[in-house]
Amino acid sequence: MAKQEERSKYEHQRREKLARIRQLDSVEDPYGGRYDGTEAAEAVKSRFRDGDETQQARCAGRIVLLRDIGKLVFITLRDRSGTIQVGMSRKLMSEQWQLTKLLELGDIIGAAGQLGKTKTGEITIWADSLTLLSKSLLPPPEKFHGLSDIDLRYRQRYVDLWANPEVMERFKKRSAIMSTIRGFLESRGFLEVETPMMQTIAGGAAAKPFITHHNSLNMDLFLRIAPELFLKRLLVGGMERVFEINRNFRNEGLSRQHNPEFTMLELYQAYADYNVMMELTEEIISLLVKKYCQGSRLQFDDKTVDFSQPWRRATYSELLKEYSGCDIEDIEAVRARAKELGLDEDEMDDVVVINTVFEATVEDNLVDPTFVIDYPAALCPLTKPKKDKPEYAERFELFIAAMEIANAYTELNDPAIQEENFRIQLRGQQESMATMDSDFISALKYGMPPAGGLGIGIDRLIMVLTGAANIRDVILFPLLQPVTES
RNA sequence: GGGAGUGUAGCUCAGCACGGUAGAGCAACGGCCUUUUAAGCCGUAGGUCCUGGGUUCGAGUCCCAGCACUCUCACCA
Repeated sequence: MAKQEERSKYEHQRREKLARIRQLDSVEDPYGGRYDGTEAAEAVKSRFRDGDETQQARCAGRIVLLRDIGKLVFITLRDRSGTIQVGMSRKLMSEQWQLTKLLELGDIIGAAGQLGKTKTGEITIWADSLTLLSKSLLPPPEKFHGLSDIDLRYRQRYVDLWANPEVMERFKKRSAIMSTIRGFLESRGFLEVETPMMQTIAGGAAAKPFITHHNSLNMDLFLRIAPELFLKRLLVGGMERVFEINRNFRNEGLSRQHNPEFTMLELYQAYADYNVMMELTEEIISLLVKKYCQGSRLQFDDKTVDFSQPWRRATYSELLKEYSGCDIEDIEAVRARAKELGLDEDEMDDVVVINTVFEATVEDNLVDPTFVIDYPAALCPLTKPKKDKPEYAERFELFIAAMEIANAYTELNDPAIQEENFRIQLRGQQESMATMDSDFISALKYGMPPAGGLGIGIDRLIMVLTGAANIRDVILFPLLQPVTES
């Protein structure tokens, strides 16, 4: 297409420049090689001592700004840590001056020389050595506005990351947060494990799975929708505290809060219950807020979220009463409310109507962190029912900024009840998906210790902690439609 | 799937209400410049105005259809 031709014209110009560079005696290979002894740009700037003219520095990175003043060229170099200015003068560069004048935005270079300050006070490497490490053949985005076409940003994240520094910052923060979470759990004796992503039975949640095929075994496999049933097998095996930071795959719609593959922290602690999980959840997220955010009141989209502790704990039925006005025991009132809300409730079971009304009326109001506790047992096939009120289950969900962030249970460890719950669940499903995980039931029969289990939606948590309103802004390569050839 | 919005130069955006043959900044190309900070100055080049129809003497602009993207609703443990 025309756009492709236009682009190739710019590429053509750069290729011609590359050809000229190859002819220079001072350039061995315009795609460079190992380049040792570099320092992070920001580290160089912070060790700089004004007035000391014996300081040397050596950095490598991408040219993001270039100011050519004739016999003097100033370059802003971006590396993993930030930026530093490199100054090049014809006098100092001597035989490498020709190469200097051929540098372009986007090229990756290494530069070394004396560290100093310019008239305006900018810390600068006055280069006496220049190495071209990679010639860039495509023009970079606009240097001030960066790349803002949202589709292009996701498609070409490799450009987005260096053209928009705040994007790099957000993903660095995501890495740091993951590291903190791992450290926290390890300090409490949790073991990090890996369980199958390809499963013969897609269990542990109710979602449509992706299906794939193994050729030599000639069998279909599901990409996991949750690791839950495998992690519980590890409890049976004697791993009393386990966690997995895992990718789940769900074949459902996409939205600001849903990507088909998403990251979940799932953990199990033997001899604990959902109250222990609640304390742990509040502790770990509060630690992250303290460590990675400014203050305890965070802006998210058009909302302000107050993380001050303690967080609210309210039962499912209390919240239903508070926001829908309905008593959970009065099913006629709940059905009437559903009609008012325009929900098609005729075909639904009572508990589904209740939950639909709950989602429609309550969830949007849960902006500050709120533990919703004690769900109707019929919604929770993997959860231990409450001793005094078996129609409710020992489950909580944590909502922050009206998003479901965490989900936890006192795990059901009675194999007979578990098997019965599976049977009830299977009745409502299509034949193709309906498979009893009898091996899991066998595991329970050997005896699973009572335990608390917790799942935290990592992507959504990162969204809240970094103020990103779209899940695609916290996933490096979100799923997109392929570009159509035309 | 429904609704709303967007699509113009490599990038970031004007122009469209009221139709008259395409604009700016950055980037590029050619000059000038030894202290710039989104460097500056002079000059040059760059467009299937998403695609296809229609209305019109004439469409980037109005109408219809399609495509892509964004937001939103629905669906979604």
